[in-house]
Formats: sequence, C-alpha cells, structure tokens
Amino acid sequence: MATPESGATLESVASAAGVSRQTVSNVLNAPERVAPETRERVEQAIRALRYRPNRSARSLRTRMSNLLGYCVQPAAAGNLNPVLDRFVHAVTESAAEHGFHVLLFTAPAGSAGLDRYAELLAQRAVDGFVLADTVVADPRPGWLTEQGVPFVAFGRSWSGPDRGRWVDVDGAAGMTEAVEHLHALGHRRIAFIGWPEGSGVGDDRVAGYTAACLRLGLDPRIVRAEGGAGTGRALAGTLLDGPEPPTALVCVSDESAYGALRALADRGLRPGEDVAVVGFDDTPAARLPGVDLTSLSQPIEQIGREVVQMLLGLLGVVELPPGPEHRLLRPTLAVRASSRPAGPAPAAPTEA
Amino acid sequence: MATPESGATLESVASAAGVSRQTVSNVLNAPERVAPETRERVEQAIRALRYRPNRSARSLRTRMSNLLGYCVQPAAAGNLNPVLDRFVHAVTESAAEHGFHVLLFTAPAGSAGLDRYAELLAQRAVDGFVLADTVVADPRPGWLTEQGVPFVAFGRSWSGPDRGRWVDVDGAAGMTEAVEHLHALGHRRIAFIGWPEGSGVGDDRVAGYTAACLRLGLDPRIVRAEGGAGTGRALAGTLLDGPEPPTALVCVSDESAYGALRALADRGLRPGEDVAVVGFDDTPAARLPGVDLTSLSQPIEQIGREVVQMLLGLLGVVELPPGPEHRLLRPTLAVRASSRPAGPAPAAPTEA
DNA sequence: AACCCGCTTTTGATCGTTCAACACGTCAAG
DNA sequence: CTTGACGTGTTGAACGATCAAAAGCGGGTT
Repeated sequence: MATPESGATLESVASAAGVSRQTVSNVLNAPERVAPETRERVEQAIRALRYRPNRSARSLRTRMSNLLGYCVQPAAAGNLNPVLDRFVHAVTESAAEHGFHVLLFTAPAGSAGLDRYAELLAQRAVDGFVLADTVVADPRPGWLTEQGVPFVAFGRSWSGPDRGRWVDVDGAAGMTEAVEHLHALGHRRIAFIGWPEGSGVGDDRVAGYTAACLRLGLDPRIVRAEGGAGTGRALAGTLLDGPEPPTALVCVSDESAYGALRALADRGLRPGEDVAVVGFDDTPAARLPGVDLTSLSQPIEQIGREVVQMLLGLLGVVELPPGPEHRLLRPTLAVRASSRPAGPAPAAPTEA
Repeated sequence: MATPESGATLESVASAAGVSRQTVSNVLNAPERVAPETRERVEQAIRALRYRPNRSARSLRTRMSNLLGYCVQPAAAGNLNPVLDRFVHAVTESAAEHGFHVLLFTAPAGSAGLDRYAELLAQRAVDGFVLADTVVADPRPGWLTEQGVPFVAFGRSWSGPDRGRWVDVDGAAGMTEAVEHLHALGHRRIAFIGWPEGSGVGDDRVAGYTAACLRLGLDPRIVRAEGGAGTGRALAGTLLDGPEPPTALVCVSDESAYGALRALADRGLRPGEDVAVVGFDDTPAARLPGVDLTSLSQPIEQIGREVVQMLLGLLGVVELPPGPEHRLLRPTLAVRASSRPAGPAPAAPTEA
C-alpha cells in the first residue's frame, strides 16, 4: 500500500473508488459529467494510488500521441547562435501546458529527409510537426500540406507559394529600425554587409535596409558575399578603405558584424565612436565586455509559444487563433556600445 | 489502392500476404522464426502497404515506449556554450539507430522538478532518462536510483556517493594538457583564473592545473571569483598589474578567457605573444577572427553516443558495455593564436 | 399505470500489437 | 511404435484506455 510501484490503472482506481472504469475516465476527461460527490471520491482514489493514465493506451484508442515532432539539425560547426536552446525550450514549455511533449528526431536535409517524417506519421508517433531551419525551396511545407499533416514552421517558405502556417521574425522591420537608430545618431553614410542574393533571410533583411535608406533619403550601399566573420571582415575592410567610407555598418548577422568589428580594430578605428556597427541575432557573444555589439534580438521564446499555439489549434486541442495563417514578429534592437559614443558608461549593462 | 492513407495494420498486411497476424509480427521482431519463403511474401506485403507498426499499440503491449526522456533547461541568458545543440543531436541520432527517440520535457531545478520525472514514469511515457546539467547535490541521480529507473548522466555527481552511471569530460586532464602545452612553449609563470570552490566542475579543472604545475615544478597561482567574462577581465587585470605578472593564463571557461583577452587588450598586450591565454569549452566564438582563443574542446558527440549506449544497455536493448559504470573522456586542446606566437600564420585555420 | 425526460453511471466493443499456448507435420532417439 | 523435440504457423487473451450505446433512476406528464 505504501509503495504504489507505478502500477495503478483505471480499473484499479475504479474498484478502489467503487465505481466503473468509465466513470474514472470521465472524471479525467469530462468532469462535468460526473456528480460532484462521486468525482470527489474518485479523485481521492486517484491521489491515493498516484494514478496517471497510461499514455500508450490512451494514444492507441484516441489516435493521438500528444507528441509534436521536431527535427534537430546537426549544429553547424561555427554556429554562434544557440537558437535550439531557447526555441526548443519555449516550445517544450508551451506544449507541456496542454499535455503535449516534444519528440526529437533527426533527418537528412532536403527531400531525402521526408522519409523520416513519413515514418513517424505511419507509426502514429506524432500528431504534427514543428519545423525550424526552413530554407529556400524547403520541400517539407509542401509535402506536409499535401499529406494533410498538421505543422507550423518557424520561418516562412521563401520560395513558391506559402504552404501552411508559419511564424517568423520580421527581419526587414528590424533592419529598418537599425537604420533609423543610426540615422538618429547622425550617421548619413550607412552601408550594408550582406549575403549573396537568394538566401531568403538575407534578402528580407537587406530589403528593410534599402527601404529605410530610401525613406530617409540615404544612398543604399550594399556589399555581399558568402560566409561568416571572415567574410564580414573582408567586406568591411574594402568599404572602410574605399572612397567615402561609411560611418556605420549594418550587418546581416552577428557573425558578419564580428568580422566588421575586427576590420575596425585592424585599422585602429573605435566601434561606436569612429564607426558604428549593428548586427542581427543578438548572439550571446554580443554582450561580452569589449565586444558590446548592438544587435537585433529575435523574440525566440514568443515565436516558440505562437508556433505551439497555432499547431495545437490545428490539432483541435485549443481554439485556433482567429488571426491570419502567418505571424511576423518584430525583433527588438539591443543598443550597446558599438553604435553609441562611449560617453560616461551608463551603468554597465554588459553582464548580469 | 494507390493511396495507402497510412492505414495499414498487422491484420491488413497479414491478409494481404495470406498469413496470420502473428506471423507478420514475427517477420518484424523475430525473422529467424519465419520460413524464408513466407518471410519474403510478408515483406512484400509490408512494402506494398507501406506498413509501419503502430507505436502506441506496441508500447501498450510491450510496456516499452522506446522513448528516452531529456529535460531541457532554460538557456541561461549569457550562455556562450551551445552544448545542448550538439549533445542533444548526438543523443537523438544514436538513439535512432535502435528505434528510440528523445522526448523533451521541462522541469524546475532541484527536487521540485522530480515530480515531472515521476509523472512521465507513471504515464509510462519514457523508458529511461538522459540527464544533463548535473549540479552539485543534484537530487536526481539518487532519486532515480531509488526508484529503480534506468538513467545515464552527462556529468558525474559531484557530491555524495556516485549513484548510477555517467559519462563526463576529464576536466583535470584537459587542464593538465593546457599547462603542459604552455610549459612546452617556454612559459614558467602560468596562473589560473577560476570559480570559487565548491562548483564541482571548477574544482576538477583547477585540480588538473595544480597537479600539472607541481609535476613541472611550477608555482601554482590561482585566483577565483564568481561570474563570467566580466569577472575574468577583473581577475586577469589584477594578475597582470601585480608583481611578477604571469606570462600565461589558464581559464576555467571560455567566458573567463574572453574576459582575460579583454584585460590584455586594455593594457595593450598581445595574446599569444606577450601573454598566452587558454580557455575551456571551445565555444564557437573562440574561432572568430581576432579572437583565436586556444581552448579545450569537449567531445560532446562522443559523450552523447556513449550515454545512449549505456542507457540502452541498461534497458536491455543492446549489450551493456562491459566497462565500468563511469566513463571519463579527455577533451582535446584546440591550439590557436592566443597561445602561439603569431609567426607566419600557418594556413588560416580560423574559418572553414 | 405507462411513458418520457434528463442526469448519472455502467457495459460491451474496440484501438493494434505482442505474449502464451497450442496445433501440425516431420524427424531422430529410445 | 512410441516419445519427445523441433520448425512453422495459428489462435485466444491480454495490455489500458476511450467510444458508443444502453441501463438505472428519480420525477413529472399524460
């Protein structure tokens, strides 16, 4: 009696409470159908036996696993951006509020990986998918839509028709805000360090930059190349060494921005004072002392919550939010020393 | 017929192949019991119908969910170390090789979170747990051992008796290697920047440093304080400004090391030439151009694989590796410019 | 008295799989 | 010729929950 040993079933709870299986089930799934007095008795028995419904049995009958599939990609070697940590945590937490859990799996990129999705579906191991790391021409949204599988993506489909629901960061709006911020600080020659065209995310960000420049009457100046920090350093270098060097650099990512900061250091220029630098992603390294990079911070946690909300809506677990099928969330600009004259150091915000 | 609609069951496969349920089941779970000819016929039917066994039904009967529980902690705000990304990926991939998946959940830290573990067990949602982020006086290993629940931890239990199996990084060995590396470069005044005593991980690392110093006939010199990069900067500063300043700094983490690098920059000292710096964790930022921090790289992927191997061993899925209950894996030293005179730049290893 | 109604509870069937036991033919040992 | 073992395949009974439908039961209507 003292050790329930994890062996309680509906049946055992029922007999302990002197009712039938179904009544116990109703106490859990439709309490309003049970007379208050009976309910109380059953709940006592449940507590006494530490009963929890067996998930497999429930899944078998209801044809719902209460699991959301999430594919973990191998972390790119030099990736500074620990999105998985934050996004997955937010998703997991939101899902838990409705009795759902996250099931991780791996799959090769591209359409070769669709098999894994198909397998999980055939096994009825998951009720739907959370997609992340969506890329240009990602085959998953289209395929899942065809199959009628519920899913929500973090990141829009960058090519072809928009299949399915997604939540994404408004990179363009973020970059616009960055340009406005720099403009307000007095900068007039603001250049953009970006990726080659066709990357979706990169195009979105540069579009916001361009739009802001045009609206403020500035000349857009864009340099692009494949790569990370090394590339950013090189691109920034050519800009700084060229004619009419920019006084501010807006970078498509924090990685490029670190390269740009390095290019400044190479030339003895002080970030924030001689040349301002802004990045995108607000990676943890941005707030290291001596880096203090101004950057656009993505509302990852909120995205996770909204993705889950949408997905559970599709599954009929919660009411589907009435809004549109897509949500664009604005990043927020974390202003640090790299875009601000040093001044009397406003109460060291570098570390908590 | 053309669209299997994900509705195939054992029964339907059986009738398609002209055999009974159980024979189909045997083809999947004990092929040697089925005559080759029959097997072939069944396998054809399985392929034709795209049949996959329903996981819930199988779990219900076998009392195995084929899921490993993993608790995701909220990522600390300034955490530079995307271990989760890599570790979880490795775990997921290894588990998949044996038909297992990873189930994520969240739980409050400390013994308050044990409820979540208990709940998953009572629901029979998982077969065992992978623990990470183990801390000093972590209640989980003891509790899980008491309950007889299979689990393997990434990280030893730092206090009390060693309950259960674990795999960990040999921080002491890593630090010893760092000191030897610096000694070989000619450094004789090597100081250690660490955390306050009692952190487990930190104590392990400082022990390796001290041991190496004594063996090499060097004076151990240890400074400690709570915190990250800001702290590292301050501690390094006092060392550099003091009498007999060290020529090399071994840091308990990359974060401290970034602080130390900053302290060097504050004083116009060049890393690798004037003062060497070594960190621990090999965080992505370590290989940024202009950072080039020498650091100890943890074999995260291998740890993930070994953890899964052990856990599946405990579950009886694979043969339990005969070795001891614990495994200590050596980190490897990634030598970069911060502990090497600049020289003629040996084929830019900063970025792939 | 017969009927119906709404509320509560119970009963049988079912989800898809594996376990345990057994049926059947064959073949070697006693 | 019996016996037991083996190889192959079948059948009934679980696993623990939910669904659908029916049953018990006071009370009011006709």
